[in-house]
Amino acid sequence: MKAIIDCNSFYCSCERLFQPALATRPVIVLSNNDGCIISRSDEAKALGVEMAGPYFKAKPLILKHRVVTFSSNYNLYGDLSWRVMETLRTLLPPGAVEVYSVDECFADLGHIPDEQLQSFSVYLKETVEQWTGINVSIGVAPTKVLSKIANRLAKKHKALTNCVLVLNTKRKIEQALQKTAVEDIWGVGWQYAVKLRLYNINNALDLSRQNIEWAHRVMGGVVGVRLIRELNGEESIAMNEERLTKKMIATTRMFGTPVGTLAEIREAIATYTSKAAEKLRRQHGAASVISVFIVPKEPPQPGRFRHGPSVSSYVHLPQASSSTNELIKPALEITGQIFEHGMFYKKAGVVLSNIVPDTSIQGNLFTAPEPNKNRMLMSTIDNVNFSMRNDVVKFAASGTTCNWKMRQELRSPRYTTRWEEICMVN
DNA sequence: TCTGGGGTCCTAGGACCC
DNA sequence: TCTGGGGTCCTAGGACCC
Repeated sequence: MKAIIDCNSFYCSCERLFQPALATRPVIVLSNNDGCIISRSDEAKALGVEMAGPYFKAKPLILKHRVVTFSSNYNLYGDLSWRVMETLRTLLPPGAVEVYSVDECFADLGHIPDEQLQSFSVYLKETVEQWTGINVSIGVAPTKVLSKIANRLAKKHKALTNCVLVLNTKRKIEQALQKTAVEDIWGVGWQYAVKLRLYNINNALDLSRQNIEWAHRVMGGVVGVRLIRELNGEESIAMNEERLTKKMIATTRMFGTPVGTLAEIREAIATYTSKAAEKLRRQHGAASVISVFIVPKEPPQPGRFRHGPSVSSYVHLPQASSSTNELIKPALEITGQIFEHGMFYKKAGVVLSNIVPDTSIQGNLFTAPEPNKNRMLMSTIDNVNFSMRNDVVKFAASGTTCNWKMRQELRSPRYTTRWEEICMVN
């Protein structure tokens, strides 16, 4: 059996942990640039504040009900996420936990006898809550897709389930499938949902009864086939090894206000390249492809919001690298090529890909002195920036004015990762 | 005025090979 | 000049996830 363990309103829970007075107040957390709403407490949901909705649109409602609002504080969430995952790793056999996102993980419960699944899940939940202060919901079922369905229902009917739901009989599974609309199935997005509704497939039970050939034809080949199998209790999405290295690393941001000069865009790109390279070195990787994109600002369109097309280009480096200075140079060259004078831009990003392990970090004795000098310089900079303050040491190309920096007006202190911001008890 | 950031996997189609 | 049937590898773009 597979479990999915998911933190309830994760970002909001993190904020409440250090401000217990907010426990019963409606709380929301905003995306970068204070653009849209990415986490809501139950109280905020009940008021009708919409997930992923733009902040400015929800603002009247937020002010009216005095919804407590935070900018996102990823240092805090990242650290608390790590605590939750470590707790689960302690309670489960080695390799049984697969971290899926910042606020959820899958767990293999193959070692737990069927009749103990419920009590063991409750034990997991209570221990995590006691050790970390973060509330979680747990769904248990034969496959990952079914456990996601269980988890969703556990959360939806809190009073009934106390946030734990085990689907271990055919009857329970069928009932759960019937209660799950197609668009609420993990793996069915907006576009497939529309399509399925056209075929008069309205809930997960309907979908589970479609045949494999049909799924292959209509639902994106093997993706659809796997989904149908999983809904029928046949494991088709395996537990994965803990992924330690990413295949691509991106740093992209909206600008605080639109930017119209090449100098400013170059500063932003240099800064994002530094950040991306830092992430790359953290996983001991080196990248041989770097791409840069910028997104022009457009007049607002009626109808559904979407970003306009981006302008991008990329280069293959002669040799994979993780040195900021080696990556900034081509990044700025690309920037110069794609930038158009007279245009204003609202967003930019840097993506590193073709990532390979950076073996030269270890094999220092026999590598050429030049790259090695860079590695040492880089790890010195990383150490200084990590132990003191972000960006104490940075490359000149990153600039010092930073008019393009994102808005983040309501961020809480980084209680658990900065000494200067540690929680004070009076 | 103001709508996030960071990922993964899959497919189709082109280029190239024998 | 005409002409087959595979196969691999790569890339761009789509769809989805949280």
